[in-house]
Parts: sequence; structure tokens; C-alpha cells
Amino acid sequence: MQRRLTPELITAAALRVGDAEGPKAMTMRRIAAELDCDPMALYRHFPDRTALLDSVADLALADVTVPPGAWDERVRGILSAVREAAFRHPGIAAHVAARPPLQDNGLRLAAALTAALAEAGLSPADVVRATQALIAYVVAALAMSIAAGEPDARWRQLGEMFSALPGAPPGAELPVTGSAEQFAYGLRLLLNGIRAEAAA
Amino acid sequence: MQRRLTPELITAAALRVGDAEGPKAMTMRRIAAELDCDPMALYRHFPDRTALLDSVADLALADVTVPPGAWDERVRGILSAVREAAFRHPGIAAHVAARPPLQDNGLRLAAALTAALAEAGLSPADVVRATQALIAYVVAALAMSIAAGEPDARWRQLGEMFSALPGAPPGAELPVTGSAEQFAYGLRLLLNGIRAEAAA
DNA sequence: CCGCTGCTGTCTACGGTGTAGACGAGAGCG
DNA sequence: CGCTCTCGTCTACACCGTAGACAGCAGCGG
Repeated sequence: MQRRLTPELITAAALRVGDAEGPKAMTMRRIAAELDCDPMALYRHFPDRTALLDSVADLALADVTVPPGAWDERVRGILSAVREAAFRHPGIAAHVAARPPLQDNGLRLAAALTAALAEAGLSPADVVRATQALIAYVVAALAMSIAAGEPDARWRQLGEMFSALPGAPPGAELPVTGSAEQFAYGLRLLLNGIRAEAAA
Repeated sequence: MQRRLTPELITAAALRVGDAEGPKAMTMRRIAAELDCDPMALYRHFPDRTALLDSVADLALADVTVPPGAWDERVRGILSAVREAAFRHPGIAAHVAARPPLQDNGLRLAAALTAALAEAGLSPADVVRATQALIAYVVAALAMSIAAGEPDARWRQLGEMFSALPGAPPGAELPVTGSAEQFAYGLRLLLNGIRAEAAA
């Protein structure tokens, strides 16, 4: 029905569907309906559904920009922005967590991270390792947040276990699993670690 | 056909299927076949497939024990063992990465982590935050390793980008995405960061 | 101008999935 | 004995990703 279909059009439509109706709705049939075309038409532009989702995930990072500032500020800025971008597009967040998007936008951001880390004073090999560790951490924090957001008693259990610590703080003050504060703390640990490594 | 079915029997059978035939084979019908029973019988013991997989993931951590030693050695030991346990059971690794298992074994290990971190000298609230950061990191490293293990060109691209760094090391020396060495490096960053935090 | 070739969208169909709901056998117990 | 309740079975449904054959249409050499 649509005169001309392109990967870009399809990716954008899929992102729209995911944003509006969540990850479960991002089915080939539903995306095709959004474009008012046949489901099989999508396969003319993507080898399979996974490839399409990869493309959508990368698109979700399109508006993440590299902030100015010192190397650690840039790293913090990039990772926070990626996290927020994923949350802004709930339909694709889980897919980002499972398969870090490394097309145009993903590679652009990865390059910015390596540049920042090189500036921090790490050796080239350590720059590579640290970059991968940082990517891993965003992905992970994302997965945790998603899991914590589900109506699932398991995380409550973990919270209760923390409360049972010897010398635990008075109840309600515990940091929430998957919260921005939680994310920032882990990030600070990593940055601390990088600084220590660079000093050695 | 089977006289008496229990959650434990089902979980063990599902793990067997996953180990032998990979994650794609862990379907309700296939697991039922392993037990020589009707697929619907499984639903008498688990509300849905996800709950069953959660149980399997936790079972996969059964043989992870907490090593003796200083707090940082214990942390390193636990996380490495979890990583290796997940690799030993390829059928469930991806599921572990998506939904950190927090039943009997998962909670036991989480408790061991909090104990170790308390010993490191963190405040209770920071113990909680750091524990969650550590859990996030294992999960993430797992996801990265899985993604890197797939026949997928994206990680090669990332590697090539790293090689293009100004002052990159001579080619083949780059650490492999998802390797044990890569995992250990990120873990060291986190431990460095924790030590710095505890000193403050 | 014709007619061929190749790309793109359409259609039908297949094998697979998770799961709802009705049914029946068997155990436990008053 | 007979009631009740649990558990395994069976059938059926809605939906999924996707293979393969077909139709329109653009471009292009003759």
C-alpha cells in the first residue's frame, strides 16, 4: 500500500509502536499495520526481526549528545543520557539491555567514551577494557531497572534482606533498586576505580 | 505419565534440556517431553514459563560457594563463580542476564556480598548501593559475553574502532569483548572504587 | 516502441509458541 | 461408602516469525 518503504521509515514506525504500546507490541504484524503494509514487506529491508530491533535500539540513541567538560564529566554525561534515552523509549529498553546497540549512534558514543578515557591517562589497552566495562555497566543498570520495575516480589525480597543487615539504616531510607541514585553510585565507583588505575 | 511431579523435578529437567540443547529448546513442550508428561502439567506448579525459568536460573547457581579470605577476595570469588556457573549452563545464561535470579541461591550470594562490603567499611546505605552495582556488573558482563559470542559483526566493528584509537597497541593485543580478562578488569575498577569510597 | 529483468510489496500457509478451560483419575478423610 | 480436592490430560485458541510463490512496476537494452 505504501509507495516506497525504507529501513529508516520502518525503524521509525517500530519505535513509535514501542513507545506507544510497549515491547510486547513490537511485532512484525503490528509494525506493518503501523505502516499500512504487509508484514512480509518488512523482510525486504531487514533479514529478521532481531536486526530490525537492533536498528530501532540504535535510533533510540539518536538524540544523545556528548556534553562538554572534563573527561569524567563527559563519561558521566554520556552514560546518564543513554540510560535516560532508554527509559524514554520503554519499548526498546529491554532489547538495548540484551544487545548493546552498536550501529551509527552506538559507535559514535563508544568512540566518545574511548576519547574521554584516553584523556584520563589510561594506557590504550586499558582504555579499551574500561570502555567495555562502562558499556557493560549501563546495560546492566538498565536490566536491573527493568526487572525492578516489573510487578515482581523478588526485588522486595532483596530490599528486605538489606534491611536485615546488622546495623542497617532505619527502614525507609534504603536506595531503590534501579533508581537514578543507585545508577549514579555505581558509576561513581567505576570512575573512582579509573582514577586510581590512571594514577598507578 | 509421571506419578508425582514437583517444582524441583521440573526445574532440574528444564536445566538438563537447556544444557543439552540450548536456550531455544527450553520450551514448555520440550521440557514436558523430558519429563514424559503433558505440557499443561507444568502449569500446575509454575504460574507461567517465566517463573519456571527464574527457578532454573537460581538452580544454576546452586554450586556457587563463598570462598574464604579477605572481603575483596570473597567478592571477586563470588562474582567470578557466578559468571562461570552461568557459562556452564548456556541454556539459561541469557535469562540470568535479563532477570537476575534472586531465589534461594541468589539471595544467599547477595547476602554474602553485603557481608563482605560491610566488612570493607562502607556505610550501610552504601553497602546496599554497592551490592546492587556489583550484581548489575555480573549481569552486564554476562550479557556482553553472550552478545559477543553470537555470530555478529557488531563487536568486530567495535574492536576495529578501538584499533583506530590514536596510539592504539599493535593490533592483535586487544582484549576480547566478554573475555574473562575483560570481566576481571571491570571488577577491579569497581573494587578500586569501593576502597576509595571506604577510605573517605 | 517492445520486452526482459530485477526489485518490492502481497498473499497464503506452516510450524511453532504460551496458555485457557473442561474432563477424569486417584488420594485423603469424615 | 462417598465427598472433596489435587493433579495430570486433552483439546482448542490466538498469536507469533517467517518461507515461498506470485503480481505490479521501474528501468533499460534493443
